[in-house]
Amino acid sequence: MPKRTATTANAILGLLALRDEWSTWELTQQLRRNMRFFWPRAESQIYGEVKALVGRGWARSRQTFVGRRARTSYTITARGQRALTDWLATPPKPTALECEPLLRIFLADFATPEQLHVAIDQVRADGDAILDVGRVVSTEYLAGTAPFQDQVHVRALVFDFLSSHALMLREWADRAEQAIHAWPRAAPRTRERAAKASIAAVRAQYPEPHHM
Amino acid sequence: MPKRTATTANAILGLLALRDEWSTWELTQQLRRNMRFFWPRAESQIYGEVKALVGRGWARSRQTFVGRRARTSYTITARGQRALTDWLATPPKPTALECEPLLRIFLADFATPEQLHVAIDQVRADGDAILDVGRVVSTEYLAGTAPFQDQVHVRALVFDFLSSHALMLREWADRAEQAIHAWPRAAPRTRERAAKASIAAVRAQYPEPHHM
DNA sequence: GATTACATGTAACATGTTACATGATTAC
DNA sequence: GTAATCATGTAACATGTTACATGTAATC
Repeated sequence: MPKRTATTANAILGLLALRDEWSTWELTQQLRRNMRFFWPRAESQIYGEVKALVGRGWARSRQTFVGRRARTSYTITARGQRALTDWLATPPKPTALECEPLLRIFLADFATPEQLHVAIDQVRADGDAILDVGRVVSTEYLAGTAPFQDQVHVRALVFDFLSSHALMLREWADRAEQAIHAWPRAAPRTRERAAKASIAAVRAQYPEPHHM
Repeated sequence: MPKRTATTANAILGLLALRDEWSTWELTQQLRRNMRFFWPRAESQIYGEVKALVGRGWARSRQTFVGRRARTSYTITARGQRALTDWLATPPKPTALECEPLLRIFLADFATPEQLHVAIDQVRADGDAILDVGRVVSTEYLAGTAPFQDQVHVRALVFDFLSSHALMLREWADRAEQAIHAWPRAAPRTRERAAKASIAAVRAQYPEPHHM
């Protein structure tokens, strides 16, 4: 009996549980709109995963045709429902952040100022990409016209999380831009003093350490 | 000529460039201390990657012995230096966040309140894990005793980023906990009103949309 | 009618993790 | 001297991405 925790499969299972029938394309759209920012996966992967769900008896597929071309739609089964709730009873994986631009900042000594600027700009763009979707989605929910309006209490939490993340990215990008701008003009001692002041200021925001 | 962008290899290359010689164990320690939170990889992967670097001529290895047991240490080559600067000239990948606990919140309708609590707690723990390391590292840099003290201007930016991320996780966890606590006691209408108020409040913090 | 964007996949490949094995060192 | 932890890997496996192929609908 293998361990089976593959999160992406369960993510799709969760979508299937929200509605009667989904075509694969609808699934990819939903992932693109909602889940992309906290569970990003290539759209081509969906096609494979959802077929595997059928293989395990967690979903049923149905063929329709658009012209001569087949379209497959999926529905969750009772066993799929059970698999979903079983998974929700397992402990969640830790949150993981992957920030290649920050890795480049980390290696700033080997990069040009221009390259550092590009890296910081990418972080800002990453924040903006989230905000762009957030503007559309929040407007729909506030107007009461969103596709899953009955989920608004849940989606508000997700919106809060992603917006906070995005704003943090943008604010950091602004601060980093400023700091790096000052580097070439400053003597090493000055630069170090400024860096230590920044560390101390950030550190002052830390809460008391939790014991245990 | 293959595309070759494998970021993890370049991350290691960057470490090798910072110092003369590293044993594999020292590399894993460095990754654990510094890079884990923005470029997380299994430690076992390091052993493979660094051997591949040697295979491409980007690093040299040297064997020493500890008792009867071999230890391998690595040094960057001139070609490795060039590979590193070439990589730094390529465009950075976007930032990616993977938050399984948030996926579980997204599927709140199928979970128990207890399960939601566990998910939120995981997010708080993820923030705390960063802060725990941040306390140690910031203290060392402020005292001037950190292993790479001359990098303090760079590390201050990384510290700022990760601390902001961690604080955001903790603050969101507190808000989410509160919101979910109120769910069972509230009528659906009340719940929806509260959710919309939350969305509006978050939305009010958005900056003006960037055009283009 | 040609071009572009939408839609539906597959195959080959790259990357990454888990489980395991085992020697050395430290704590008791 | 024994257990726990540190250190050094390997092999098997799981997951995920890129590149491609091709049909359909919308646009001009």
